Amino acid sequence: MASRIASILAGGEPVGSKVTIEGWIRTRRDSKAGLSFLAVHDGSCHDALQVVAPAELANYASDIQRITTGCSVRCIGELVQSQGKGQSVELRADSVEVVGWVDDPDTYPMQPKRHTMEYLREVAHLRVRTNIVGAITRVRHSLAQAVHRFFHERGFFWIHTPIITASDAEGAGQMFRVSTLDLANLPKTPDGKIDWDKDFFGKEARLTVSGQLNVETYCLALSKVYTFGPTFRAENSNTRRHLAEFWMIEPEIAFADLAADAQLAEDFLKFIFKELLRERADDMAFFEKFVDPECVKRLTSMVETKFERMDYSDAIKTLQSSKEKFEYPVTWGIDLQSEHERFLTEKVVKGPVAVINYPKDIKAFYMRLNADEKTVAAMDVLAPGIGEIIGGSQREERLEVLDRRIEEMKLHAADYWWYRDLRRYGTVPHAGFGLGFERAIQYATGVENIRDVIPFPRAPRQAEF
RNA sequence: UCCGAAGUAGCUCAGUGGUAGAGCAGGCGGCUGUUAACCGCCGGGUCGUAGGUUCAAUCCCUACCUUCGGAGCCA
Repeated sequence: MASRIASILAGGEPVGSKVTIEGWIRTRRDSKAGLSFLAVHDGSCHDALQVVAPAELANYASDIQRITTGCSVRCIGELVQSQGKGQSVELRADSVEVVGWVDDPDTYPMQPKRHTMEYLREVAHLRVRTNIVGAITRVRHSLAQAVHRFFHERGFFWIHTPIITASDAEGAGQMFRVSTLDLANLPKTPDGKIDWDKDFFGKEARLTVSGQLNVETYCLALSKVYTFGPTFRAENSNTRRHLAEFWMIEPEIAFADLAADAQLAEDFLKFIFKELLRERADDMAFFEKFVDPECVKRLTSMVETKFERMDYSDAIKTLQSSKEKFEYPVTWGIDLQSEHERFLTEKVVKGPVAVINYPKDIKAFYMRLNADEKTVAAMDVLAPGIGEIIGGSQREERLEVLDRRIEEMKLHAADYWWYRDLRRYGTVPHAGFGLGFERAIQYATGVENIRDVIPFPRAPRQAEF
């Protein structure tokens, strides 16, 4: 059985022991002193292991000296103290077997040099062999595990809300259609419309844009629940912050108000980033050095700083009385622009802040109406360096108020019959929030384009891999 | 979708109205317990696509495609 390079570099194998490693070549350097140095990575950690291959090996000239970046190898040998600088231990090889050659080294897309992220995106099947995408991938995993650990340890249940939805009541944005109908020969009703009754589900179906409405049903039985899964938006968004397919985390808690929701959001962010700093110090050091010098400081600060709370109305007053010149003017009733959010969290609070109680007209129908009848119990958690990172709310649990809001927003109560049922049968105050997983990864690593923090990005005109 | 920028060797880029260069990568050789090493030599490009202007276009013009950045939408 091969050892993981992570375990070897962490001191899990004593010097002098015989080990086998399996991985891919980063670089080969020959020395005429009669040996070659192979930097081998297996993805288990950020660093590669240096393998020293002496010229006495039987296949030295035939194989080892022909090794290029990207070849896969199996190396067996003794773990020894390194004679050179840059690594503490290295593998003195008794055998180096090339498991897979690189066909044409001249055109192998990955080279031992710095590539642009744009270029790497064009070779998404190979880009994970680079330092940076490997690091992103391990960070992504570590954060995902921390998310589940946070909720599990606090008694939350993970609910697998559906990917396909036929309710068309989720509200947020353009949705992808799901259909098995023959596009070239659509069945029609007598009045010439598409006969959706002939489609797979007997009605129009789409990919979900949020698991929230579904997860609320489970919340009102299991008390503490969350979703963590893929979400889809068919918006023609071409930005470094949007994907057509992304992962979202949406906890929902029963017998809870907005204050409890904000506290949950604070505890949650602190937990996952603390765990990340602990588990992936190697990769975070890499991001700090090559991608974003502030990233570790930013996370450390968030973990240690108490989040403030600020009423939306106070936030507006603060913005209005500031001397800052904003591109968008500030009046009560507007949705805060990115520049406003950054100002509040970076200049006013100088730390994370939960802005609460937004005007009802700029928020969704399901958010709970406050006593002033003008605002709803919504919150946005803002953080320095990014602005909004979490959005959430207390949900409207009073049926008559919910119905009024549905009507005001020109929605159809009938579309929400099962959602309304929750308010008819044993309703309780409850609250939740949503976090875009990829945006959390961007925040943690400083990677600028969201397409680089998901293995295979889906965006307008982009679904090659 | 709107605004702006860019597409020249495998990669990163420079460059000129008279069909092009560098660094890295690759091949060969030299050198070294090396650290995306270093030194020398060599191969490699219908300059995004399609039209147009011109004696002549990679360079100027138009359209399109693609990518990037910003905006909107939002997570």
